Amino acid sequence: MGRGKIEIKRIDNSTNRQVTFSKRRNGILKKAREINVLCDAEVSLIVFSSTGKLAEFISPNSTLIKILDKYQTTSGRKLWDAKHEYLKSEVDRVKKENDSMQIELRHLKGEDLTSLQPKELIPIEEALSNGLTRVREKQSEVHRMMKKNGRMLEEENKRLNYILLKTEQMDIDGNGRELGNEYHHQNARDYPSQMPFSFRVQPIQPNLQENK
Amino acid sequence: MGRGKIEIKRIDNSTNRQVTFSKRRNGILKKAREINVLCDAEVSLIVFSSTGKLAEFISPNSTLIKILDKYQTTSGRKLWDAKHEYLKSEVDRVKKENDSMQIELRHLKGEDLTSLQPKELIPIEEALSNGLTRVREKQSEVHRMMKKNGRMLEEENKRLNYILLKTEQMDIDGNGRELGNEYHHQNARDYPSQMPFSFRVQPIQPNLQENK
DNA sequence: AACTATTTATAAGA
DNA sequence: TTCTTATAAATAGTT
Repeated sequence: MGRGKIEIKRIDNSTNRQVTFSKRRNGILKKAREINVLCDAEVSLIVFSSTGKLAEFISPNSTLIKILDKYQTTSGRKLWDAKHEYLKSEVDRVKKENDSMQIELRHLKGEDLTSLQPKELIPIEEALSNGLTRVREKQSEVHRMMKKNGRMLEEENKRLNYILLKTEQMDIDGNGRELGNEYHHQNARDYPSQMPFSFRVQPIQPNLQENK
Repeated sequence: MGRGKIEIKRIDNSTNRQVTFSKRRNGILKKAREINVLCDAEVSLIVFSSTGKLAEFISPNSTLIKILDKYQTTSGRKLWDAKHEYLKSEVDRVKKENDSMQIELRHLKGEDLTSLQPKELIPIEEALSNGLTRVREKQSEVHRMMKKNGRMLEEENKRLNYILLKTEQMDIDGNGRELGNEYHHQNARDYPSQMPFSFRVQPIQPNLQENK
C-alpha cells in the first residue's frame, strides 16, 4: 500500500526504518483500537522501536495485568515466577481453610443442618452444649468477681473514710503523726463501728447485665 | 476499506462481530509481524475475542517475559511487583478473615473467654443457645422420621409375610389366582391375627444415637 | 509533514 | 468458514 510494493524484510536504511516505524506504529495502534471497539476484544499491544522507544495500546476497559493473567490461564504459559505461584497457592489454601470454618460456624449456629447425616449432629450438639456450659461458667465467675470487687471497694472506702474521720479529729486535737503507720497493722474491717453513719459508703451497684 | 465505510463502534450483530474479528485479527497479526520485521521492532500483541479466544504475536527473536521486563523498566509501571503486592494483600485479607472466624469459633467453643468483656459474653451465649435449640430440633425431626420409617417398614413386612403365608396355603390348596388384587383393597393392619407368630416381624430398632 | 499513487485491508455479499 | 470484489484505508516513495 504505497507507491511501490515492498518486500517484508528489515529496512536497511535507518532513517527510512525510523520513518516507516513511525507510520506503521500509528497504523497498528489504530488497528488495535479498532478491533477493540468494533469486536469488543481485549487487546494488549506493546511495541518497542529499534531505538528502544515504547508504544502501547491496552484495552481501556481492562489492564495489562488482567490481560496477562488471562493470557496465563488461557495459554497455560507461566509468566509470574515461583513466588507468585507460592502466593497463589497460599491464597487458595487459606481460602479453603476459610470455607471449612465458615461451614463449621454455620453448623454451630444451627444453619445448613439439612446437609448433615444424623450422626454428624452429635459432635455439634456436644460442642454447643460444652460451649454453653463454659460461657455460663465464665459469666457467673465474672459475676462473682464483680460482687467481690464491689465488697473490696466498699471496704476500701470504709477505711478511707475512717482515716478522714481520724484526720479531722486530729486536726481538732492538733496531733496525728502516727496514723500512717498505725492503720497498716490493723484490718479496716475493725473500724466501721467507730464511724458515724454519714461517712459510710453505699454498697457499689455492680453494673453487670443479668437481664437481656 | 471495504464495500462501505463503517463507524468505529461496537458491532451489534454478534455473527458480524465474530466475522469482523476474524478478519481484523489476521490483519493486525500481519501488521505486527510486518513492523517487527521491517523496522526491527520488538512487539507483543495479545488479543482476546469477546468469546475468550486468544490470538498473539510475540517477536520471534524475543519472549513475552523479556518484553514485559523491558516494559516495566521503560514505562516505570509495575507488573510483577504490582501482582506480587496484590497477592500479598489478598493473602493478608483472607488470613484476617480467617483469624476472626477462628476467634469466633473459639469463643463458641468456650475458649479464650478471659479476653472478653462481660458484655461480650451475652451474644455468644445467645448464639450457642439458639444453635443448640436448632440442632436439637433437627435431631428430633430426624428421630421422628426414622421412627415413622420404622413403622412403615414394619407394616410392609407384615404385608409381605401375609402374602407369603397365603401363597403357602394356596400351594397346598392349589388355588391362589385372586390374591394379587385382594390385598390391595385391605389394610395390612387387619391381617396379622391370621399369621402364625413365627411369621411376625420384630419391630425395627431405630439405629438412632440417643446415648452419648 | 504533506502529498498521492499504489498497495493492502476489509465490508458486504455469495 | 471461505471466496469474491468493490471500496476504504494505509502507506512507500516523493516533495
